[in-house]
Amino acid sequence: MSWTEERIERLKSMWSEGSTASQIADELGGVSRNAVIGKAHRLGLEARPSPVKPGEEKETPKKAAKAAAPKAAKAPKAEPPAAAANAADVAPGDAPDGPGPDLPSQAPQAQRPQAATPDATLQYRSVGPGGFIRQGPGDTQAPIPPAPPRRLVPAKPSAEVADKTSLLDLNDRICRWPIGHPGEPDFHFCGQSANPGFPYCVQHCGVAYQAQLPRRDRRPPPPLPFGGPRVR
DNA sequence: CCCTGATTCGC
DNA sequence: GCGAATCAGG
Repeated sequence: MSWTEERIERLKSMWSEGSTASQIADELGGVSRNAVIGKAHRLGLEARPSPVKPGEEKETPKKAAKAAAPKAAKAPKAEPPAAAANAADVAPGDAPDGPGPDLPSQAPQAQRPQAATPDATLQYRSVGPGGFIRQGPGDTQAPIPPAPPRRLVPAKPSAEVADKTSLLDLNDRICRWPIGHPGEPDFHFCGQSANPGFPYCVQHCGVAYQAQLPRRDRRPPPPLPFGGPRVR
C-alpha cells in the first residue's frame, strides 16, 4: 500500500483532528500504526499533545549510552513559557473543562494554525427531555432550547432503513457485514444467515477471511470493509 | 498487560 | 521514503 495523494490528505486531516495513529491506520487500511506515525513525522505534522510527559528525563545507563548525541537535536520541543502565556490569554469563562485531551475540538493543540480542517467541531448537547441541539464553535450565544415536547416517542426509522438490518437487529446468527457508511441514512448490515461460528454470512466470510501468505507474496489490496472509500 | 507517540535504522 | 523494531510514558 502506498501513500497516494488521497491517503496523505486523509492522514493529515485525521492527524490534525486528533485521531490517534492507530485509528488513522485502521481507517486508511493496509498500514500500521508505526507507518502512520513515521509518515506523519516525515510530513512535518509533528508535535501534537501526546501522552508522553515532556517534563523530566531519566538517565538510564542504556539510554545515556545510546542517545547521547541525538538528545541535542531532540531538545527543542515543548515551550512552557509560550504555553503559559497562551493559557493566560484565555478568558476565565471559556476554560476547556469538559472534554478530555482525546477530543479534537478545543484541546490546547489548537495553537498550531493548520491550513485544512477548520470544521468538525460541532457540539451536540442535551437540552433535557426535549432532545439535543447542535452548536458550532463560532456560536457565541447559547442556542435557544426548543420547547420540550409533551412526551417522548420513539423516532420512526427512515424509509431507507425500514426494511434493512439495523444495529439493533444484530445477533450472533445473522451477518454483521456493514453495507454503506455509518451515519449515512441507508447504512445497514447484510442480515443474511451468518456462517455458524463467524460473524458474517458465507459470502462475506469469503471477503473477510483470506489465507495468510508470506509478506512479499500478498497480492490483493486488502478488501475495504465498508464498501470502499467515501466519495464526495 | 493495554495503550500512546517518538526515534532509529536497515531496506 | 518507508516502516518494523524499539523506546518511553500513561
